[in-house]
Amino acid sequence: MQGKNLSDVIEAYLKKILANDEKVEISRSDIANLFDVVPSQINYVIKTRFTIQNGYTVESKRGGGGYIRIEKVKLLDNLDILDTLINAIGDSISQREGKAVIGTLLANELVTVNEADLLSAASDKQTLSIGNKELENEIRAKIMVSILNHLRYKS
Amino acid sequence: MQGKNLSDVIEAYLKKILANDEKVEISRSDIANLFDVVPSQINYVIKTRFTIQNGYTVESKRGGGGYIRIEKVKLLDNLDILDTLINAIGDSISQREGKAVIGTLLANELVTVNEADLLSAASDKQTLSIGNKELENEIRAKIMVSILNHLRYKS
DNA sequence: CCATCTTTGACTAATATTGACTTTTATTAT
DNA sequence: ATAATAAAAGTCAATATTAGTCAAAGATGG
Repeated sequence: MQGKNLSDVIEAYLKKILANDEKVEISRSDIANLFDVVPSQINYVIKTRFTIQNGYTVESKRGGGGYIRIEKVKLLDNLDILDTLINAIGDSISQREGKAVIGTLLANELVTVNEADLLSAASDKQTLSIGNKELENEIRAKIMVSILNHLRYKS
Repeated sequence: MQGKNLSDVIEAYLKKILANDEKVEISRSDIANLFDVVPSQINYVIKTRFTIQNGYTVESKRGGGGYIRIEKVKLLDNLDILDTLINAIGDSISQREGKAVIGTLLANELVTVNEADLLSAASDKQTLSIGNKELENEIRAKIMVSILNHLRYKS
């Protein structure tokens, strides 16, 4: 049913590798060739699906022997995770990024599935719809930071 | 006479699939073509016939490889309590009243203590502070209604 | 006739794909 | 060593591909 678009397919390919290994190092042009897309689409995939909100860091090097390395963030403890996410949120966050944050919370077992659902509902675009996107993103950021701070005292 | 109009036909088509499968994923334009209607009629069908009150949730994605996914969910008991609360909230609610709603949810065991705490954090006066009391109350109402609707079913 | 439901389409928004141009780094030639 | 060249990856904006919104027009039933 899914995987109709190539960005999703490339995402899945990389995440499959990352399910086994801590990190993956690729050649941008090789991956682009493998999936028959232009090289810059790899940047698009990374930028939209391997952000710090998603729990990944990315390094790269240009020139001969260049690479892109994607790594699952290795955080020491829950407080470390919360600090990182709060920092990444800043004072404005889109719904997409918000979902990524919730996914990371879930992956690190900082919230239950039910709690994650409630957060999704609270920060959903439909929910916060007030006809001003920037304000919506700011309110979403406030809600998420508030909740993340709250999680400090719980776990 | 039912099944006379196209919206009913499309509804029946989708529900027939959902009788066998837990969810159905469609391309809006494909379905529109199939029944020879404009794409936005699919939105109309979904909005009028696949609501959460009827036991369906809907997700979608735009862009290349976009889709609309309709999922059948298991509705829980206590729906009348939720309806009552949603009605009471309306489209604006103060923090004080919000706390009362959360208290009711807790008393009826519709949420756990932790979940209630998250809701409090999300709808806190400080969290939603944007310098416009009425707008804050409206946003709080939207958040709470959205969450109450999520409590209708089990993930 | 009136109220409600359905159908339509113009406009909007989100996401994906592409390619021209830039920047960085390594390698090779002088 | 320095300069030229090659070999990567990065940026950004244009275009393509979906779905969403909203209100007007049309149909239907009481």
